[in-house]
Amino acid sequence: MIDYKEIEAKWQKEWSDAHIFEGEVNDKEPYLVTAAWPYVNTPLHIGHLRTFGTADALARYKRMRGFNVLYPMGFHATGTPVLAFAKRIKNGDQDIVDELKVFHVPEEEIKKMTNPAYIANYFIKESGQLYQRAGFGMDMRRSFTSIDPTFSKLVEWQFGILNSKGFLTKGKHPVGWCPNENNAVGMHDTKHDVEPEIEEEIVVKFKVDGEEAYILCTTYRPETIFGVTNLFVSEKSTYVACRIGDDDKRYYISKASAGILKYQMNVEVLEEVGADKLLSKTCVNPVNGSMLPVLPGFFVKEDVGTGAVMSVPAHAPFDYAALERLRKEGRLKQEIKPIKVLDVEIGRSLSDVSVVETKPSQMDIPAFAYLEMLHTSIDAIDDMLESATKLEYREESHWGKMTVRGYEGMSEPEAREKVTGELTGKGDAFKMYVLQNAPVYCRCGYEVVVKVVENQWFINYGDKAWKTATKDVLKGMHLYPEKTRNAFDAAVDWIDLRAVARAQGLGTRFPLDSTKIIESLSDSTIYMSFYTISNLVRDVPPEKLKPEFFDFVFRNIGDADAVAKSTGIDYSLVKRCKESFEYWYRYTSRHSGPDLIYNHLTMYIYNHVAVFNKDCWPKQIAVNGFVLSEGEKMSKSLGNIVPLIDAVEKYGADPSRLNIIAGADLLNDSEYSEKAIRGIQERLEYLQDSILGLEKFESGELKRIDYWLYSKLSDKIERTTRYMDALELRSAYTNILYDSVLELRRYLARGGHNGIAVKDFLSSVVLMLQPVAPHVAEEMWHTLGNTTFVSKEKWPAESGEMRNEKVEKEEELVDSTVEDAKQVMALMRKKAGKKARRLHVIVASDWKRKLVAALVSKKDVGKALESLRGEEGVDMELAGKLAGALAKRINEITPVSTTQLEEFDGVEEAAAYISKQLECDVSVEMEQKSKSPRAGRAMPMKPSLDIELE
RNA sequence: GCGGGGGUGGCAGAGCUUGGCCAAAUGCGCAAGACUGAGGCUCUUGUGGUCUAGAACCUGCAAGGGUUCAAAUCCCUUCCCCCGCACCA
Repeated sequence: MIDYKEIEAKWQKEWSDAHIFEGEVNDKEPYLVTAAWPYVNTPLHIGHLRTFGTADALARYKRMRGFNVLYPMGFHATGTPVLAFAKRIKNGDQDIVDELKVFHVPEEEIKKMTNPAYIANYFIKESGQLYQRAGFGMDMRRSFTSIDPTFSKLVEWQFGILNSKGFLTKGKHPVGWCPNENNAVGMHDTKHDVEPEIEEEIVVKFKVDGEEAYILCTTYRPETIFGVTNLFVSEKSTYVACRIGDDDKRYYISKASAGILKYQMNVEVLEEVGADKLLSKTCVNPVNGSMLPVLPGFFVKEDVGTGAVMSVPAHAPFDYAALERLRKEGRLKQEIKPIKVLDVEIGRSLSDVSVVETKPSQMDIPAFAYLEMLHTSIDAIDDMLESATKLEYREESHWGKMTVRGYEGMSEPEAREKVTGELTGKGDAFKMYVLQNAPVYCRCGYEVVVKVVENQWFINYGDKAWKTATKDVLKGMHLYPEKTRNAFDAAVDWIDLRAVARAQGLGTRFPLDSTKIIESLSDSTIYMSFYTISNLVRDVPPEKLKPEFFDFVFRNIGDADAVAKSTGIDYSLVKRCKESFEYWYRYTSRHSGPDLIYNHLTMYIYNHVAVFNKDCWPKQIAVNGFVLSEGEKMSKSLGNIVPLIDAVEKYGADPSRLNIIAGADLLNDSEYSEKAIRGIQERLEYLQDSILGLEKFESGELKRIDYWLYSKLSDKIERTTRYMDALELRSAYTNILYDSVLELRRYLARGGHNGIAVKDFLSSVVLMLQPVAPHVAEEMWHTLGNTTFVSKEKWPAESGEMRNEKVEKEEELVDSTVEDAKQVMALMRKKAGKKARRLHVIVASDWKRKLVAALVSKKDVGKALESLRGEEGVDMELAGKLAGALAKRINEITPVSTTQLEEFDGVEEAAAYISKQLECDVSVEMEQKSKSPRAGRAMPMKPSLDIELE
């Protein structure tokens, strides 16, 4: 048994004195590894282990390869989550208390967490300890947080540059808004943590006939305006006449919608109007002047959109149903005929036979056809109408072609864009925003609305030159895994305006408007550069960290003397900062999760391009997948988050690391599972037992199987190195852990017992184990008799000298012989009911190898046979037979490199092993000397087997 | 809808970039045996189908089609699943 706790404590203590990573400027090649810093309201869970551990493994590996590695870590504290957190504690929110208890936060600590700074400090302290417990070789001397005043100076400097380059712009922006608290609300501020999803709708103005007024209708499908037959309002609701925006026209909308719309534009209510007043009106279609009666629509809701909709009975099941119901009730005074505006193959996306066989009776009214298709009617419940609507909208949008003059053949999205442009251009329509997932409630209880914020500041990632430059940088970057490149390309392309300042939250003040705080993803795009000097400027008063200091240190502008004078910072310190930055920032590897590709990581590249000189632009990004807990996605709501400390306490740091870091390919989700960890522990114990059992072995001369072990080792080193370089940790560690155990077992089963060979093998395995399982590796290294730190050793070298393909081939031959014999024996036992007494293994004569080689090179049976004529020992008749059999696979066969003697020796040497495997006697024979009638069947690498029954 | 990723055995998950040696690594599960007082652990063997004195053959990698001597691997079409769509970390 391995006592993980004990060896972890032991080596963590030793390491703290040893300084695994030098962390200072020296003459080695630098390698800076940074991982996305954790947010300070979340205790670390095993999801963090994935990213931090992957970065740690890389850092440790690169160290062994001779680099001077720096792996620092800090903490993110800006933004609103920690504020919301404090507030919830203050309000005695039980949910959050329960969450914290999962992470073993003591009750008395929870009580104190009413102050954001306290919360931050608590988790920073806790996390720092956890980093050590997990065995991360982080340099915490450089740690800082995003709310440190010195760090704010860097952010201010960064935004000064963005501004000077014209990347900061101002405009309007819709946000989720709480009317009660007068705040923007994000996911953290809503009940049940739902993100308010904002969607654009088109509002069309319909002129009332004979009156200087308009009824406003909301729609998602403005292109169907050509099919409008009437308008619908809710007859039970109250409407208002009002002025909207800056014109002085009179508009009718529902009273409820007026209350919502006022957050998006000026709304001045003039008077209340009953629905009955509107129902008596007739409107004019702005696109074709047709007359549209206003009718009561049973499905119209006063608080959705403007509380009025345009009716397109041909293409909207609800509209069609509403009209038909009115007709049935005798309330339809005039004839209304649906107007079809687009063609689609109805039911195209359905596969259900009963549906497909349904023949709609009226193809010129798709809305009705869709109802028939779903075996329902105009009297169906809303849910049925809704699913018909969804189906119709989807198919029409996907495959529909416009039939309206001027738009013929256009797809619906195309037409939508065109019509929207025309309507808004003429002032017949405008955009409004709605919450797609309404209702959303603020934690205070009020319903969230959409507010259009004026004077919002943005970072303009849409800037053409900036985008082009960023794309260029991306092209030259290493991405792990490479297949994320598509996502990065798409992200860099897609990212456009990003709101950058908000009214609330912790962080750095926005330089162009000091009432605002810089949004918290935007203040963390170049923070990794600060690690290079954070330890040096820790005690420098923030006000001294003027832009010229950063300009000099990070951009090589100006000179040290002048900077020292103008800032009051010590000249030598200024020089050291510059030296440190320029040294460390040459090669950087950035680690993060896949959810950050579309924001943080993309912004990271953009901002480096904007701020730094070319040689400091990003070089490498590694993206790792999430961690599942026993097959489930971890989430607060499921209550299945596994705190990092739990994993480490229960299974040990190294088994957890191996499971989570090396348990899946980089970008795949890895699974935290007890069974998998147990399996890992078993392998580790096997290796340890092997080390402890070394003394039982002899030394002596190397045998064939020892050469095999060395050859396997050589292959292992070569492959693992390749895998590590590509950050394929899973492959690397199946190779090191699982395969090593299998090879050792085979070695022993084959009778291997050379202590030196096994020790050499294990030593290399332990070295390669170090990056992911540092404690266990350290312990094993010392058990092997070493006195150095394995974490400071060199990665094993592979010269290729230990490679022995011949022996490996021979071992393969042994394996396949055993396998084939087993198969045959099983059949014989089944058929004859007898067991084998003796197995004759007959290896093929050398002339057969020549035959194969000749067939491969000549690709012709006749010529190949001819080349054999006259050779010694050749049985031409047999040769002809064999050649004929091989001929049909002539393009597949490959020449065999082993000679008969080698095969013979190889099998002969393994005879005892084969005998044990098969539980019968074994004799090995040369084909030409064998008396067996089956001898002729022997082929190179495929000996003939002759089984004597008992 | 747009964008990104994916669909392989009872399950998880390799292989697909560089088409052939892939019935398909490794692990789990399951079955049999060994060990044990018993269980667990551990070890051995088996685990698509069919047949066989032979060491093989057949079928297979979401569905369909194509390119090729040869496709899980390349191309096209369709279906399905997951993730992201912003001011929020």
